Amino acid sequence: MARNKYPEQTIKKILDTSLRLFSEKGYEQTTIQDIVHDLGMSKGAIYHHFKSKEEILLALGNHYYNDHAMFGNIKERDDLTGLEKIREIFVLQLSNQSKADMDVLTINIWKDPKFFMMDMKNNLTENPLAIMGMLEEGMADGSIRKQDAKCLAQVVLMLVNYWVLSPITGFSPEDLKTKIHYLRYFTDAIGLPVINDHVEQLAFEYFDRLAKAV
Amino acid sequence: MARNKYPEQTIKKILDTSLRLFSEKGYEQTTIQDIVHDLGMSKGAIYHHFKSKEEILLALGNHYYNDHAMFGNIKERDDLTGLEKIREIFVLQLSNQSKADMDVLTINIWKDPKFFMMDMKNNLTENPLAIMGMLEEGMADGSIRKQDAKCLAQVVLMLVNYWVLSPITGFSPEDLKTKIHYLRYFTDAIGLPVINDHVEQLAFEYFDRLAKAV
DNA sequence: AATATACATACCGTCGTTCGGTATTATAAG
DNA sequence: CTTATAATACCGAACGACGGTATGTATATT
Repeated sequence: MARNKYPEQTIKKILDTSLRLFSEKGYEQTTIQDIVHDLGMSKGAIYHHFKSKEEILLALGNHYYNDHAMFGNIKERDDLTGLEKIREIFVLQLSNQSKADMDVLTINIWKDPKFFMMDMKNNLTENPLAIMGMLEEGMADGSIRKQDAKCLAQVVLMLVNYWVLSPITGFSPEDLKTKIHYLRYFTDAIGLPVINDHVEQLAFEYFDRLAKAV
Repeated sequence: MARNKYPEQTIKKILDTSLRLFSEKGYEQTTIQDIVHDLGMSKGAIYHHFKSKEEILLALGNHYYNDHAMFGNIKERDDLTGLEKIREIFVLQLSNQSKADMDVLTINIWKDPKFFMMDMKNNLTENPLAIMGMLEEGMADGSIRKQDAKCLAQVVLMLVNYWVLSPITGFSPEDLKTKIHYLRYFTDAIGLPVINDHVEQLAFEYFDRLAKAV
């Protein structure tokens, strides 16, 4: 056995195993040997497909990021105001059960400093672009108060991903509920009332699932 | 030469050298050998005072955090409303020239994932406690709109330290001005109007100094 | 048949950490 | 004020783990 007909399967196995181990023991605490051992393959296999350990982490990050391309279809719908489109993204993210299950399994990888910072970079640079268009639509159709769209996008993404769902402070259910409630106050105040009773309810349910897993 | 009479000087030298090297080359890229060489001492010296490389980083983090104890005197002043006390902290931070110079020299250490995450932990757990009292005062005396004080503290610290002064996106002057202006917009909107013309002006000057250094 | 690909294996260099040793200072009993 | 004892500050050689590489080999592609 020296050459596989379907190397993509090998790549996927490497990524899956790495993600699991990184999440279980942390990125730095996971050695290439650990991955190799768990994988039942050799170092050569890994270093043939990835040029470094860090590149595996980057690949995992991109994998996550590609999820976000899921917004695509919402953008085009013309039965929704800009605000409603943003709200729909919240609903989608909060009710996507399979994604939630995945999140629960890999929750600890977000605690890794390198992964955390990489993700934060995405949420400050590329991800805002994905929702800026909808924000501007909302400002044009009057559903969102006029303001700097890029700033608004960055601030919201930041608060949702690193304050509410903070890998740093953890996920106690009461804490999460307080935060979502405050986020509602906050977004209402700045003229982006995305969080209504329905979204808040979905968030509560999502948080309960999350908290149970930690 | 085997035993020094004043080991604190050695500790200080280790910390100073480490901070400089970490900031110049990054934490991971700086080896203990590098520090030892720059220090003109031995590995034994370092490992006598610190039990690991990471503990040096932690010590540097705590050093920074202790700066924040500077708030102390503002808290006690009874000639200021709660809001004015918070504003005074902004003014103090923005006009402290020696601190600004230090910040410029060590700006790159904030780009290190480990240091970044450690600092963020402080700003989500301990640092909010330091300003919560003043926020609550402000809510009592009517200078700040009533809301969850802890949430408000966390959100403001987070946005100021990691969105406006983001080690991730960098420090272009125009960007910073846009952000400060937006920060003013939403702090006004949520009922914490800390940023007036004076603070905004100070921020601009601070940013120009910062941008020149990068 | 020739070449590129997909792995395996043995090995290397670096770096954080350890550990035995030594010189100096602090402590305290005589 | 000695002098014995202990604790501290530091040295530097060596270790061990780990990320990465070089070389080899079998299979798939062309």
